Amino acid sequence: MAKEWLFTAQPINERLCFMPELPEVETVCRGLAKKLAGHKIKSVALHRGGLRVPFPPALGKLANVKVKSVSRRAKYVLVNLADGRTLILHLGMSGRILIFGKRDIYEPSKHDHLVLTCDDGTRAVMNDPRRFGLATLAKTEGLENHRLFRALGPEPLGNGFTAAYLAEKLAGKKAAIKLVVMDQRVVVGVGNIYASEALFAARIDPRAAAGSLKPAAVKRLVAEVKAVLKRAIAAGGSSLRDYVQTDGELGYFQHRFAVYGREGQKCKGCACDIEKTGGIKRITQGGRSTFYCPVRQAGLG
DNA sequence: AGTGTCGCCTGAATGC
DNA sequence: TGCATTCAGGCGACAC
Repeated sequence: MAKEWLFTAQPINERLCFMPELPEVETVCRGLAKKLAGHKIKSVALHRGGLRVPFPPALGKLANVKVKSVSRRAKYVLVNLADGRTLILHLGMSGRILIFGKRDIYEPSKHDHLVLTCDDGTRAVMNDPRRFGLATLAKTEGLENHRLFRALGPEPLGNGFTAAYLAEKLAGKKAAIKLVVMDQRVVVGVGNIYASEALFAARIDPRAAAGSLKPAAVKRLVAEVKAVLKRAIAAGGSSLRDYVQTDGELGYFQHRFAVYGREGQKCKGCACDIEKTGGIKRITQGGRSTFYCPVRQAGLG
């Protein structure tokens, strides 16, 4: 059994990197579930004092606890333990998880911060160069009221994320729709990449004031957020299998991006003349790159 | 309250 | 060659 990345950030082009958003976290959760669910944690080794927040002392003392299940809330991985606690992981921008089988030799590499060892010898290693990630422990009961979760909006793929809900959240808002759709209090899991992709698919100008969107546009946006995330989850699952086979570079999902990281190029399905239009535009919103097609996404709302 | 900006952090790329 | 600068961004803190 070869060692296996559940997810690793990788370059999209010379400037941009593929960051973990909801689909990538979902892929990590499914991979972790396969490796950990039903197994007992033998030990957790911590290689530093913490990431974005300090590691709680109890985290390093985790031992002889069975993993009941692995689930996801927003971009958080939840490792639910049989003793009523949950190990909460967040990958931040550069976080990744590497699995070592019982026959693999684990040699710590730079930025390995947390190493979880199971009783069957499997190891799950959390590696995060920029250390914007997080690992902590909390009681499973009432987790939804934990400070990390209590302000979060609905899951985008759940029944709570509807056009009626989003329309209500957008009403009266002057902020650009791109920023609002990335606001985790409005809807969770949508980061910089999928915000651009969903707005492109819904043909909405990312600069449009959120409150200016017509009902039809809000409806399209909800549908496309769901569709873009679902496609990415499906692609993550398949490339994970490919990767396990080859142990080479992950092909992953970036070649499927319609606009993200593709400044100056033609957007997917675009018939316009990029000599005239300049192709996909890159602008900065809230300090982050937004990519959009000025033709297809023209007209506010 | 809503909105905008900054800082955390490293690695890769670029500039002198 | 090498050192400094710039850029990427999830999220919390902070200012207005």
